[in-house]
Amino acid sequence: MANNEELFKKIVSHAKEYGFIFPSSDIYDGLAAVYDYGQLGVELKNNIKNYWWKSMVQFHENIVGIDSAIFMHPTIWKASGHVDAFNDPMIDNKDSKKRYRADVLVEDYIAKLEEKIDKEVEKAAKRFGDAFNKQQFIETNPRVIENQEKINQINARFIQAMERNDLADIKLLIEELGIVCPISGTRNWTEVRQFNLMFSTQMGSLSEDASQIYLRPETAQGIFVNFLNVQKSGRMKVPFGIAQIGKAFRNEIVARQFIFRMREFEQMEMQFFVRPGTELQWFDYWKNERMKWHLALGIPTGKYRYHDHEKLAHYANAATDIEFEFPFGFKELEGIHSRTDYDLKAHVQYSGKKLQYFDSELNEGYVPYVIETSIGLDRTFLAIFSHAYQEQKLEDGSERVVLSIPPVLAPYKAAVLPLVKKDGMSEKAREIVDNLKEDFMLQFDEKDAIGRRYRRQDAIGTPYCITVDAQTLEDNTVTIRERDSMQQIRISMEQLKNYLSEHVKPMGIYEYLK
RNA sequence: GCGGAAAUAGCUCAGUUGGUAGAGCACGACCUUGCCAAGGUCGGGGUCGCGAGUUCGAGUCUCGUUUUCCGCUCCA
Repeated sequence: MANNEELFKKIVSHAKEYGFIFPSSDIYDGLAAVYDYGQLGVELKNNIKNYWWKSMVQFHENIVGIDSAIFMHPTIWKASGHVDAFNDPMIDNKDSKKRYRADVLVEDYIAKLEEKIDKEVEKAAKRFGDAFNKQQFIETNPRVIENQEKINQINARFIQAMERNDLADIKLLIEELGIVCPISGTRNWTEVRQFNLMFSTQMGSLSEDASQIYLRPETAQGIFVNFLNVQKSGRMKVPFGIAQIGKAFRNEIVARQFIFRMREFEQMEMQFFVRPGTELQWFDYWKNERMKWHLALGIPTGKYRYHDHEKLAHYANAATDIEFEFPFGFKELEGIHSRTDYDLKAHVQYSGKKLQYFDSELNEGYVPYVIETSIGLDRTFLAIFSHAYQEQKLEDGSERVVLSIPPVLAPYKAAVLPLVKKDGMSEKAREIVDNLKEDFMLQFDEKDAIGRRYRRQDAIGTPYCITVDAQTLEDNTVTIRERDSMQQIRISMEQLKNYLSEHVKPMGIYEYLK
C-alpha cells in the first residue's frame, strides 16, 4: 500500500510536470479539490470523449446526442428527489469523531421507544394467552401510554423542526433526549449543520426578483426533460438512447484523491428508453457492452470488475458499477442502472405534461423504462493515465518513464525530429509536419540529443517518433520509432500518412461494435 | 468537518545552536555533436505558502490561516 501511495504521488506530479493537470488557481494557492486540464490533458480528455461519443452515437442508429444547459428549472430537482435527498442535517460527536445524520439519530431513538412498546405487548400477550386484547392493553397499560405519549411529543417537535429547518432545535432535542454516540457513548455533540450537496446561485440580477437555481448535480435530468423533444423531432422508436457529455456539480463533504472525486466533474451519460418489462434484458446488454468498451482500450481485464448493488436506490430495480483498480484500490468508474420509469413519471407529475410513447407494434402508449450508463470522464482519464504510467528499467541499465496511453487517445500522435539541427534536416522535418498536421496532432522538436527527445516523447505518451536523418535528405525515407517497443523501421515519407492512419487512428478499438 | 503529516526555484530536495537563500535536473542563448536522458560556455528564475508575534535579526522559534497528502466521515 505504501508503494501504491508513492506511485500515486508520482502520477500526480507527472500530470502536473508535463501539463496534463494543474491545481486550479495555482498562483493563489489553489482551490480545494478543483483542477484544470493543461495543454496535454485537454487533448487526452477530448480523445476519451470522442471515443465514447463515437462508440455510443456514431455506431448506434438508435442513439442520438444532446447538450443540455447546466441551469435548469428548479422544480426539476424536486421531481428528481435531489432537493430532499441532498439536504441532510449532520451532527458530529466530538469524542468519537463520528458524523451522523441528526434526523437519523432522532428517528433511531423513536424506533427504540417503539421497540419497548412492542416488547411490553409481547410479554403481556404471553401472560394473558388467548384472553389478550391488544388494543385494550395499548390503551390502558401505563408504561405503554407513557412511551406512546413521549413518541408523539418527540415526533411533533421533530417534524416541526425539520419543516422549519430549525437546526438549533434539533440539537436541543438530541440533548434533551440524552441521545449518546453509539461509539463513544458520550453526549459531546457539535452543532447541527446543514449539508447542501447542490450548489445554488441566483438567476435574475435584481435580488428581490431573483430565484434560486441549482448547478445540476447530474446530467441525466437534462436528458429526461428532453425525452419528448428528441423522440418527436428525431422520430425515435423505442428502444432508443440519448447520450450527453457534460459537467455536473456536487458540493461533496470531502472531495479527495486528485481528480477522482471533485466538486466539479464531467459525466458521459446515456439514457436508453425501453419497453416496460424488457428493462432487465437491456440492463444485461448494456452491462456487457460497457465492459467491452473499457476492455477495447487494451487495459488488462483484471483491472476491471463489476460491483452489483445489493441495496438499490429507490428508483432502481437493478444496478451495477464497473470498478477499476486505481493505485488506491478498486473504485467506481461507471454505473449502469435500471432506473425504471421513476424519473419520467416524476416529471409527468411535476410538470403536468404527458411523457408517453406510443408503441405502434403494441398499439398502446406507455411511459418507457430507462437503462442508464453513466461514466465519470475525469475518472476514466485517471484510470487510463495511472495505468499508462510506467517506470521502466531498460536493458542497458538506464531508466525511462513512459506513458503507454492507447495510441488512439494519445495527445500527440507523433513527434517529428530532425536528427541534428543542420544540413536542412529541420526544414525537411517542418515539411513533414506541414503535410501531416491536418490529420494528426504532431509535435516538432529539434532541441537536445535525439535520445533525450525520445524520452521526452515517452513521458507524454507520444506513440511514434518520426526522425529525419542524413539518409532522408538523399532518398526521402524516415525512421519511425515506436514508443513501447522502442523499435525502429524505415519507410518513405509518402507512406507516413497511411502508416499513422493504420496505427494511430482506429487501432481496432471499435472492432467490438461491428 | 475531525485527527496526523507536509509546504524553500518549473521538478526533486539541502539549509548546522536564529545571522543577508543553495545544489542537481529542467529552462534560455551560443558552440560542438548525434539513433535512445544527463558535452562545453554564459545566463534567467525564489519577498522560503500566506499573516501576525518573539527578537537587534526568523527559511529556522510561537500562534493563526490556506493548500496538499493519509486516516476517519460522506457518497444517487
